[in-house]
Amino acid sequence: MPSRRHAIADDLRHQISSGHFKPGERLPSEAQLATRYTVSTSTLRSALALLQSEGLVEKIHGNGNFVCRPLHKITYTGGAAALGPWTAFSAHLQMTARTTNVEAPSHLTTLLNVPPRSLLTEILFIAHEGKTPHSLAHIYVPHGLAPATPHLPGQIAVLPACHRLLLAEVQERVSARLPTEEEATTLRISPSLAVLALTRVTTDATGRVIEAALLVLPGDRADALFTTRMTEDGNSKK
Amino acid sequence: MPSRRHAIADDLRHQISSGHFKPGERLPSEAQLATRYTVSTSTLRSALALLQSEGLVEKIHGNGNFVCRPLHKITYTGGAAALGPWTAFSAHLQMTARTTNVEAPSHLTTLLNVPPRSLLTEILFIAHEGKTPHSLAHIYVPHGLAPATPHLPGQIAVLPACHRLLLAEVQERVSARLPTEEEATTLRISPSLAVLALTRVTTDATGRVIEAALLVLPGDRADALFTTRMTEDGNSKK
DNA sequence: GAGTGGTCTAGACCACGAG
DNA sequence: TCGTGGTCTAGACCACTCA
Repeated sequence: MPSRRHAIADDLRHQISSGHFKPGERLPSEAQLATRYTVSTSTLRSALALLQSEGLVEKIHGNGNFVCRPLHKITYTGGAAALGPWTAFSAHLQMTARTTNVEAPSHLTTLLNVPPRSLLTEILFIAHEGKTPHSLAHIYVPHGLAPATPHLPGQIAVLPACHRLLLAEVQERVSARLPTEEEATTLRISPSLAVLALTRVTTDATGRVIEAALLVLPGDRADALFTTRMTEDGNSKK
Repeated sequence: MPSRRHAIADDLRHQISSGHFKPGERLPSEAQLATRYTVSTSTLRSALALLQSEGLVEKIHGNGNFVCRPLHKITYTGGAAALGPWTAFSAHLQMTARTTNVEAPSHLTTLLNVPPRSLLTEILFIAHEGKTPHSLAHIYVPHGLAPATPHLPGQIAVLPACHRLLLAEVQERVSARLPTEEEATTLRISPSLAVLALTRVTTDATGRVIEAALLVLPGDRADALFTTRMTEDGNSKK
């Protein structure tokens, strides 16, 4: 038995892909669509939430629901491909950074493998595209390792060149969850839209953690890409 | 102004972490909790959805809401670390596979870089832990490359050894979205719980795509881990 | 101010699980 | 059968955007 919301989502999805609704166009209001499909507004909204999570529809509070322009996704680049210039995003994104010193919160002591209450430098990154924020990153480095280097566009990292030489391993863990209230307001996304939560831990040759990054990417317009290349003998690079 | 749902979620989260509700324990029914917090059941349910997406609460239809036991997450292993024995999950998961031959659907022709309507072998993987399904994978290989090798536990790949030698590149793209109706029913998850959608494309040295895998992991109890190691000269492995 | 989406309510009814 | 969560309704009220 197909649920009402998926039936409506399927119908709207088809109308979008068939060109009946064109990219950038505003959809009829939720009240009108609810009447057309003879459902309540809540049900219709849950159908739109499906399309939003697929990146097909963008919801703008007070204005309307819009068909997304394709290829509008931002991609976080992880793995080896990101290690050359340390570019995590495409360079056209504007980045703002704010640096503070904090005592290690409890959930970070195990991640960074540092004693409780030790000093960390926290850098808060916010990536903008135009006026709208597109991603959020908290980066933590042991106090004293923090550089004064300027941040390049698209770059989500704070390691100076002298430390990159000691890099031994980068671990990136990706999960999906709903945003916290704070994340939803700063990213200006709906609280019911899942985000990609990415935790990146960088370790040097001695096994010491030299950087931890917690990234939050809106699920409707962001994904993460990891590329692995092989050596000629067929073995993976270790 | 904090929303009701987040306030309730914060309170329940605190009661869980403080041990007032213990792992494995059943929470009071949604009706009882709604009365206790003097909210409607819908609002209370949206608060529980937050905790579910964080992996703190497991919802079981017709039975109750339960505090999750910690470290119960399954991890998809990507990147170089997965390439040795091609193990994507820990080996205690049981895997079932079903093989069919299909014409390439339109959304796969660009991914696999094959002409439309060309023949593909499709393998449907379902990973179980005990009786409950935990992940879903569609794997596509050009017709003729499909092996008859048995599938190892935890393994999500169908490449025979002779083809692994030709591996040149693996690209893994991760995004978060709501599940389709079919995915929700086969994974037995709530349709409002976001999933991790993972697309993995394997290319050989000649640039030909030899395998495409579409994985769906429930967002509450799965994440993906990518590990990158460096060479001694400080350069990334390419 | 008019119209939009966002939150929340107080129910009804259905689907599922366990005894 | 009973109690549970899942879906859906028909509203009310608030917050936001734009003319």
